[in-house]
Amino acid sequence: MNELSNRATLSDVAREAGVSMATVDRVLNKRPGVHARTVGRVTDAVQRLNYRPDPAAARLARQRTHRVCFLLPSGSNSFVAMLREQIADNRPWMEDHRIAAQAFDVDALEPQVLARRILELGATLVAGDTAVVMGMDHPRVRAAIDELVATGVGVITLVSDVPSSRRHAFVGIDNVAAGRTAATLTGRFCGARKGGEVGLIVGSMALRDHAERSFGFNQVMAAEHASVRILTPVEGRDDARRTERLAAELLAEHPRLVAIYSAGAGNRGIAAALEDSGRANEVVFVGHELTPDARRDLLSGTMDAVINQDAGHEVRSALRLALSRLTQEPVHADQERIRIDIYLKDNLP
Amino acid sequence: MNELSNRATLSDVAREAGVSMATVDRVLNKRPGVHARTVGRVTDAVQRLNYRPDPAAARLARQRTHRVCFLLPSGSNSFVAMLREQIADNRPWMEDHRIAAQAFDVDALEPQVLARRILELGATLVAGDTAVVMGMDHPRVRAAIDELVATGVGVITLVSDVPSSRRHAFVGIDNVAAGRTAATLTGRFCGARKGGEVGLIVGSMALRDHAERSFGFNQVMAAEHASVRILTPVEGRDDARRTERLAAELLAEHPRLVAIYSAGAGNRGIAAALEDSGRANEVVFVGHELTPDARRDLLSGTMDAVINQDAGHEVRSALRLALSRLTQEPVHADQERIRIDIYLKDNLP
DNA sequence: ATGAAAGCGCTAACAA
DNA sequence: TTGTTAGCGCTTTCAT
Repeated sequence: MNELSNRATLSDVAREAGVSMATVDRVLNKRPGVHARTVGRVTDAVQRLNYRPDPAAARLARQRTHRVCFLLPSGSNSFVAMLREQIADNRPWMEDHRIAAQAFDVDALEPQVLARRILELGATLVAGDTAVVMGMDHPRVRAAIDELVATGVGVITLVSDVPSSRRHAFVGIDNVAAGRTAATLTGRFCGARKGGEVGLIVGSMALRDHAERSFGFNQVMAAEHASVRILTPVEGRDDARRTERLAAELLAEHPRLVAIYSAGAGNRGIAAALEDSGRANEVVFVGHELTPDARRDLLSGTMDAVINQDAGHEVRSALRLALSRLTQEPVHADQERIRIDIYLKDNLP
Repeated sequence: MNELSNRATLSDVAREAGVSMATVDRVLNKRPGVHARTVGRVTDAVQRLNYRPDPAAARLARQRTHRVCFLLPSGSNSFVAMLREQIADNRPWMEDHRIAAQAFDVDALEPQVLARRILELGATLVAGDTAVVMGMDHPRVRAAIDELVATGVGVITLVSDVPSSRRHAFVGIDNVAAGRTAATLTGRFCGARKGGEVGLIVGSMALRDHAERSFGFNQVMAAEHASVRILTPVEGRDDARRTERLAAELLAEHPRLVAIYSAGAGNRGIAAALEDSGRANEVVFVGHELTPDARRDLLSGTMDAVINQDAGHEVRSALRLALSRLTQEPVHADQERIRIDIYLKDNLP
């Protein structure tokens, strides 16, 4: 125990256990080739001295740079673009921590394509590396994830979870709660104008996050704002042209439409339809993800509220989780919980 | 330049500049006693090699543990209690980064007392240490802060800024925007019930954050919800007994009261008065800070929305900023921006 | 199965 | 004013 800080070091543990530093290192990092008896001695010493490895020293001594690969949906979705930007922005931090990130495109709407890409990617990764996957919940995908995990690669699901898999962590929000939040905002913002219909536009009901949001939305609308009728959900495939057409149809067919909730992407299309109809200010419009377009539409009053998950927070969280598997640094659960942000025109960052 | 990572090191810079590592270290850390000509050579070499110090190595070599002292208002305010908890929770992280935090109590409502404590504290700190101050904006306080800064101690204001001072950073939210946000929520939640009055309870108008919130609230109410009349603000001194009495009076005197906005603390008192009056569900109640009480009142429906600043985020942010002054690690502005969180019963963490 | 020893990139004490 | 050098607490060969 050195006298400047009373923190135990590797060599303290080694002395206490009566072995060499190399052996302690082997035990701590679960490297093979140590007698069970020795393992016991070392772990005992660790307990007794309340030893915690110094991450800075470890990082300094570690030679290899670990890889963190993000598998993101291809296409022009602006939220995904924000994730890409955040990955780039965190390069200096990663360099300081001896990890390197790469982002790959996949057609995330095709489960078999995604599953194949996961496995291809996995083949290039070694134990200690991490794959961060954003894609749909499907048996093939689940199987691919489990296969990766078995090889010692870390797997983190992002934004949309694959809960039945053996992934190490999910970084994203509780989408049912997000849908409920959207419902409360929608219902209360409608205020006096109750008694009409509310339109529900999703990307695809096959996407877990969209389905969960719709579910939460329906729950709260039915329970607490029963005077407005929820129309059958329509699928906009996260495409602005398509959502614009769908929104225009909703507006045309329902003169008493009081609100639109968009659980997926393509919100610019909906905003455009709303503006064209001249009813942008009387129809409440709530959607997800604070993209540059959403920002503008919030300020113009076309959108009334945006439910957001912070892309920067998600990327940093995924990186910290990936790192913590290497360094065994404790993760601060509190800090890694992604919040369901609500943005109005007044609290934009 | 070593061949594993192509990142330049201190000794690369030393060679490039034709000086020793110690000299480069002196220049980088702005230590005195280096010829101007030499400084030039070194900074040039740093530029050419695009050198960035390795924070892990620096941290490992640094002997001294730097101090970060929090000066927090005494009393039983639960938000302040949350800050204290977060400081404690981050101890392991701090230890890993060779910094140590202490929290001190001050009577923050007495500017001269606060100013004196700042100076007393400053006397125990040395250059490189940091003081984190939460207190009122007052000339005496400003002067004390400036004096500390002059001695090389870092100063960060927390929650309530002292903008005219030389403090290195402010960690907290834009309170005018927070007040505006509260107004939009209040106004829109009132919905059909317009035409009544809204009560405004603050802790003290002498507190910068409370005054700013009121200001923002008034702005938006007047501009966008002119049909409800804002009553003259009353001061609850952040004390639940007092706010309860004030709220009860508001309710008694204004049968058409449609909402209460509380810009300060003591929200439990207001909730109690609301519940006693039997009008908890018809009067919209918006307040600040997601304390355990606020959580309960949100779930019970007595509170309709809570505007929050994340105590954990604020503490971590203050710590990272304190550290970055030592390590010159770049600060990720994005990550340090404290958000104006909106919580409804549905998106509670 | 275990140990010895050479760094990793900095800081700081001491020399010159 | 500048340089030399011994660590900081780990990881990682290479021996044994």
